[in-house]
Amino acid sequence: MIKYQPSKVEEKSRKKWKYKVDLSRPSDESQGKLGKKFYFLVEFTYPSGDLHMGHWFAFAVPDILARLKRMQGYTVFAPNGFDAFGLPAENAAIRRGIHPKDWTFSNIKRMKEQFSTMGAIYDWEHEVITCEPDFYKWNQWIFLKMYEKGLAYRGKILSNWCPKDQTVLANENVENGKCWRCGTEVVQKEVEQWFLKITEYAEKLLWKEQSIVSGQSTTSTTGLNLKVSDTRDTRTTRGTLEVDWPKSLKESQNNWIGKSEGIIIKFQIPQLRQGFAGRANTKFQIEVFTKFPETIFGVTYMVIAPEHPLVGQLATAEHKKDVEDYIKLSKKKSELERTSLEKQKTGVFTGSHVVNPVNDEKVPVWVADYVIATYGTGAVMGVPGSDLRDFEFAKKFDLPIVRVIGSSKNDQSEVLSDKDVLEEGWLVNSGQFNSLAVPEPAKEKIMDYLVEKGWGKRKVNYHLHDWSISRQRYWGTPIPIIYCDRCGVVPVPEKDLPVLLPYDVDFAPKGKPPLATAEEWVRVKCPNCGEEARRDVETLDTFFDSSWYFLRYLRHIGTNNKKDENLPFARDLAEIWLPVDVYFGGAEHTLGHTLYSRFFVKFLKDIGVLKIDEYAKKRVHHGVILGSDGQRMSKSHGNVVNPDDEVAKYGADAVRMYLAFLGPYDLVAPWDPGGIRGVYHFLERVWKLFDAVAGPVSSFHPASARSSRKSRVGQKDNVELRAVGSPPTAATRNVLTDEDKFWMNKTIKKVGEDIEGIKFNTAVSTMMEWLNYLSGKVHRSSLIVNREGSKVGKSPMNDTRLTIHEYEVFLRLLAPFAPHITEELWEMLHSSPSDVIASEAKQSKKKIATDSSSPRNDNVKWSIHSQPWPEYDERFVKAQTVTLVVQVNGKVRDSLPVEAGISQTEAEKLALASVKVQKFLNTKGPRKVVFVPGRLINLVV
RNA sequence: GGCCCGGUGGUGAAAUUGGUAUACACGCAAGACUUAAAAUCUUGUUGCAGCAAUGCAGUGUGGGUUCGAGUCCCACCCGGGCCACCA
Repeated sequence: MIKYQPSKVEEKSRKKWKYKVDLSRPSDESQGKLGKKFYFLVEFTYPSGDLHMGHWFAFAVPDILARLKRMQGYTVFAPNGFDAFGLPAENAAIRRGIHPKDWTFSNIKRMKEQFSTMGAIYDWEHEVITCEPDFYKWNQWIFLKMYEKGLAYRGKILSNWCPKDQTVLANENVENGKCWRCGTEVVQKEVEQWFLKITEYAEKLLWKEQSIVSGQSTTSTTGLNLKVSDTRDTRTTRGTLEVDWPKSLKESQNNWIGKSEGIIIKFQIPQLRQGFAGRANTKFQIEVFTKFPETIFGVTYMVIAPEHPLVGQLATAEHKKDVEDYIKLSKKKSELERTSLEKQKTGVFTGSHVVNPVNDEKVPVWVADYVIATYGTGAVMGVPGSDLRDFEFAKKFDLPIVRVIGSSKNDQSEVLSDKDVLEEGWLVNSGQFNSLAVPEPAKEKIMDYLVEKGWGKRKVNYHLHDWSISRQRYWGTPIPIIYCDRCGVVPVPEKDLPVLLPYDVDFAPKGKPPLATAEEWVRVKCPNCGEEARRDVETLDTFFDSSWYFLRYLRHIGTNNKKDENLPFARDLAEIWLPVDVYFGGAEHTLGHTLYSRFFVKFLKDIGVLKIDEYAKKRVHHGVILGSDGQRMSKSHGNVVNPDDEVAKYGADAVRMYLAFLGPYDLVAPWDPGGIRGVYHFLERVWKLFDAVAGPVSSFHPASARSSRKSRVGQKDNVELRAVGSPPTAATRNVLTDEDKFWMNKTIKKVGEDIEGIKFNTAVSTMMEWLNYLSGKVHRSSLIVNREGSKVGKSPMNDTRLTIHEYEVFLRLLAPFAPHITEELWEMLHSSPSDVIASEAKQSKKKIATDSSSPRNDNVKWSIHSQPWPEYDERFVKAQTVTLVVQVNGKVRDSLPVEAGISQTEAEKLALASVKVQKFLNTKGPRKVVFVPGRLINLVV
């Protein structure tokens, strides 16, 4: 047999594969009947130019699960596409003078070629490329639906602005005060733009407490139940979907949504009221939001944000200049300075006072930039006696401090240091509420009181902001809005969609959106009145595209079977295929993409086009592959490992397997050049083991195989396998020992369970263990052993004890991990020698000719990937003999080989008979015996 | 400051969820084959003591629960991630 040559094997195997999914009818190929669906989704990628190791990790490893599911008889739909709009294309264009469209499509072409070397089952027949009009038409459609429902609105607000990219950024796109794309410091700028009212869905997006508790983290070790029901039964009877998303994600999203229940309290401003005596007084009050109304008697000052609308009026003549200077200064500060600089509090007094409604005390109003204009009401009450931050501020500016929460009911001690600040205890100095316990019942009592008096109203506040979606850039979906002098804001009628993105545009950033320079495109007749009007010149945030792309994969049954479309997706297909069964992606999308897409799905449900609440049953996060130096792979670090190079050296199978093997899938781990050699070595050994198989291909010596070991079990005890390519011949039967069966069955069980539990690393090591066992027994049998038991040389004959049956099962288990090599070995096992690579390259022409002409059903027979996943026999999963550990007082003193079903009395007898154990026992014998059947016996003295 | 993960050999990591700690792999060492090297195969590899059998210690630290703890509880130390003047 010739050497294992991955490149040769892989090229050949890949040519054989043709996996097509008929979306209209999930079928069980091997059974030829209506089957179960499995919608397998991986976050589509940005077409950045070349596939890097991260892409392999994200796409090639999950393919193991997809392939397992397929072998299990599911119709697996694994679509792929490109998140093709976005800034890098535009930046590359500006730098190199290539049009973003051309740049993007040439990258897509290149990446698809690279994708094909992965040996994954991704389906390109349903490909989604977001920059194609066919896709973004529906972006515009969804936008208009949201506009119609009042969820898309135009607003002017202080926003995150990236000076380099010349565009606004959503909160989620600001990382540490810097732009997520280019790292430039983000500044605050007032810009009018489009928002989506995601806040209206805040409550619905919140994960319920229960689902967090029951949710599993990605690394969870328990077997995740991926045994997905058939196409209809995807929801529980109550109509809510059981979702298995990482706990960390649910918690982060809930934190980000940041629900807090509190109260808005009104503080009157007497001096303003005096000045405008005749008017209604609602204007002359400041509202604050607080979660801690029980501390209201301790309010000694108030702080408003520099952007608060009443700042101008509150600043008295005496303080006007101070206040104006302060506001100017804080506006100049970038987001970074405002948040990451030392938390040294700054602020100025406005000269005005407000009145605390509960005790009529006048407290001073300050302006300080630690108060966020966009959260709550942009004003807070200062309670330095029971809030650390307020205490710090009061200390710095010498404001009075009153104790309202004491460590006892008559605690009147002064609050002198931060240690004296209490958040729980008993109310003191709080009028009729003294002596109430804090938080409860004090909080509820005071809230009721404030509401009853009309001074406050209960309020649920969310940290979540509305989502800013306009980008002042070119390479994105044009916003389908027209501005008419007569009619105002006019949505583009549905029949006029898509609003095409013009090709010829000056997209160099000049402080205004590039589309504004396409004069001809901008000028348009108003669809209402026919007058001259102008198009919106902004484009949609690309997160808009990715919020629903997974629905777009379900637009048609196949490329040659397109339907008339009146929705972004085909409704009947959505009903069959949704929800997604497993969704792989990066943890970095916890607060952006996955939250947005949940929002979209809930919206689409509300307008009646979708029936699901959550779009993915299970979400799995992947980790990050670092360079061998432990740093992020980057050109500047010089530590980039190019997957193409590794594939050339070791083959795609080895790269896939190493990525699966190096650790838990959500691990952040470096690429170890030695590590891939380890799995390559494993594959070589699998390849070589072919020669040791007793079967029609290699030299087979039934006499030696049979006589070498007596099988105590009859024919029927052999593991039954469904539809193996060729049935075990008489010669290969009966040669499996109990030990052989134990290894085979436990490996089948463990590998299947581990893949479903996203524990690819231990699945691989289990395969390795079985291989070690198999090659160990082959090795032993090929050695001539002399009378003293020492090895004196190799047998001249290739005398083996590896059955074709075992090898077949082995290959099928390995197939999802290493699809190419197993395909070739499978073929070698089941075809005449002349068809096989091992017999030189003659085969190729003839084989390919047959491939292209053979109908699809023929694939089933000759591809290992159409084979059923092996089943295991529970009887052989446990070993017949086990090692019984004998402990004395919990310390291991001996271990004995015993029958698995040994009784306690029997075990006790054996344990007491052990010399090693006796040393640790006194004459009286054990006081107590703990017996764990099949595992251990502990003698307590 | 808040929330969430982790801490096990020289390294990446396993550990049937309370039952032999270090599977599997890398690395290293020795041996076989070879004129030699590479490749391959075999053996060893937690630490300490010992020729060995074996003994003792051992999963960040200190306590606790238990016949028995890497696993559960309490306190602390260290590392990582996300959010963050959130009222």
